[in-house]
Parts: sequence; C-alpha cells; structure tokens
Amino acid sequence: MGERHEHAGWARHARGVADSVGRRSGGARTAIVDELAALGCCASPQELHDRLRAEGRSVGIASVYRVLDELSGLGLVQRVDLGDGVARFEPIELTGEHHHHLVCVGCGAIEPFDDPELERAIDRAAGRTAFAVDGHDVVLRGHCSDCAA
Amino acid sequence: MGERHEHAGWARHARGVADSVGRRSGGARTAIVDELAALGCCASPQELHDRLRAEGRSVGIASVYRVLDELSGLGLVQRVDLGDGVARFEPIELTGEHHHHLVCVGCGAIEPFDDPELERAIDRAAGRTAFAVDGHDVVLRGHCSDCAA
DNA sequence: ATACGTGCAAAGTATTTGCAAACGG
DNA sequence: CCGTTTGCAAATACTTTGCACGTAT
Repeated sequence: MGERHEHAGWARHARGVADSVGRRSGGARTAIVDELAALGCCASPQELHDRLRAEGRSVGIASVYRVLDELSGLGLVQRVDLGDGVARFEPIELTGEHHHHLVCVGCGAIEPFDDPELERAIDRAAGRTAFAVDGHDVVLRGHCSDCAA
Repeated sequence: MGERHEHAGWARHARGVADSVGRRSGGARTAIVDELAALGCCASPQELHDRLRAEGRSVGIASVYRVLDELSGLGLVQRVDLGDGVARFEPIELTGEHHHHLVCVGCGAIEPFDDPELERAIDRAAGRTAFAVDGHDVVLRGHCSDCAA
C-alpha cells in the first residue's frame, strides 16, 4: 500500500488484538486502522473521515467515532487533547515509546517530539504523588520557527 | 479549607486588569471572578454555572463562556483539558506558580499537584525543541489511593 | 446619554445513539 | 443463517452568536 507502512507493525498488531477479543473485521475498521497507521501524528475524527473519503474508502463518520472508541478501549490508540476542543487520536506504539506535542499558538501547527530525559522526570514526579500513575500527556505551547519571526 | 479567600489576591488582581483595559464591571463578571477565586482546582463552565445558581447568583451560561474567554484572553485564567472532552478553567496565579493535574481513571477524581523538579525538566526539554515555548500542560493519569485498592 | 455588559433563545459544532440493512464466519 | 458491524439520520452535548434590554460611567 502506498502508505509507506510506517506503522505496518502496529496495524497488524491492532487487527490481532481486535480479533483476539472476538471482533469481526468489517470494512470500516480495516480502513480506519490503515489510516491511523499511515498517520504522521495525531488526527481528529473529522480529518480521518475526510482522508478516507479522499481515498475513496468512504466510511460513515459514526463508524470513525465508534472504531476510535473501541481501539481506545483496547489500548491501541490514544486520545490527545491539544486545547482547542477537538479530540485527536493516534496509534500507541507496541514498543511503548511515545511522543508528546508542540502546538504553535500562531499558526496552529502540531509537531510531535520526544525527550527521554523528560520521560524520566515525569516518572519520578509520578512517583512522588499519591496516585498509581500509569499514563501521562504533555503539551508544549509556543511559536514555531516560522511564526517566531 | 472552605472557599475562604484562598485567591482573594487573584480576584482583586483580575478586576484590576479588567478595569485597566477599560472593561466595565457588571454582575456576571463579578460573580464569576469570585467563584473562580473560591475554586480549589479547575471547573467546567457548566459547574461554575451550577455553583453560581446554587448560591443564588444566577448568571446566564452564555456569560460564563464569554467571561471565561475574556479572562483567558487577558491571561487571568487558563484552560485545562483533562481528556474527557469537557473544557475546564482555573485562575492563573499572580506569582507565576502553577500546578498540573492528576486524574483518576477509576472515579474521575481530579487533583492538583506541583513539582518543581518536573517544571525544570520541562523547561530544559522545551529548550531542546525548535519552538519558542511559553507554556505547557501536563496530565498524569492513574488510580487514586481509594481506587487502587 | 451612550456604549458596554448581560440574559435568553437560536444557531453552530462535535459526538453519540437507534435502527435497518449489509456482511463475515 | 445468525450475530456483528456499518451507514444514515436523529438525538444529544457543548459552545458560540444575535439581539433587545439593563446598567455603569
């Protein structure tokens, strides 16, 4: 498939997990999993729907929401909130590695970044709380190099 | 720890800033600023509206949204997204100190925490990106002590 | 007096749900 | 065949906007 299978492994994994919990594989979920796998970063349900439509793999918007919710429940995708009231989703890597997001307050650009030292600091901070923390999100806001000018 | 005047200073400051940019002081904004100041942590527009109503200081829900948007634009309140699709807001301290949030995936409890070491790590991480970062949000998810049992 | 603030209701979005038809096993 | 998945449309939830009226300055 043209999509450079950046996350082909993830797509296979996702299908495997869905199968293993007895989910049948219909066209909508197949298409959505492919689309998510081809994603560079997070996308909103509407964006996914538009992309699918553009590829001729039309899927009802309701199915996009349903499948995302389902994948989310299976721990296969993660919801990302960037502060603009639109929910976005992205695959959770099998390897456990994950990134966070930079948001440009000027142009709205979204860029992923990862930083091992930050991850360690978060783990340490989590250990100091009274919660049994098992997940986290970080959003950094500012101006991208273009908008800073 | 009732509502005392935990953030009485903030309320005064907020009014001062609003005045200084030529905003007239009507009943809605006064009530909303007081309510925000009495808040332990963040609250959604609907929660603020309900609390105000419970206190007999009824305010239209539209005014709640409008005032929050205005205060947000003045840098007096901050929007917080906890991942459940509901926007929440809280005062920004004059001192610049700020906290982040712990969310219990079991019962939905929200608890603030702050961690200076984490702040420093975030600043360092921000410096390694290509953005001119000037703000950030962190959400830690897990189980609170009650739900962990 | 006059311009700004507010409440109400209507209009917009974003997301969820009910249901009949299509489909996979 | 039979139960799951899907698409459509209606329903809901959340937020914004239009407008007439009240109110601070």
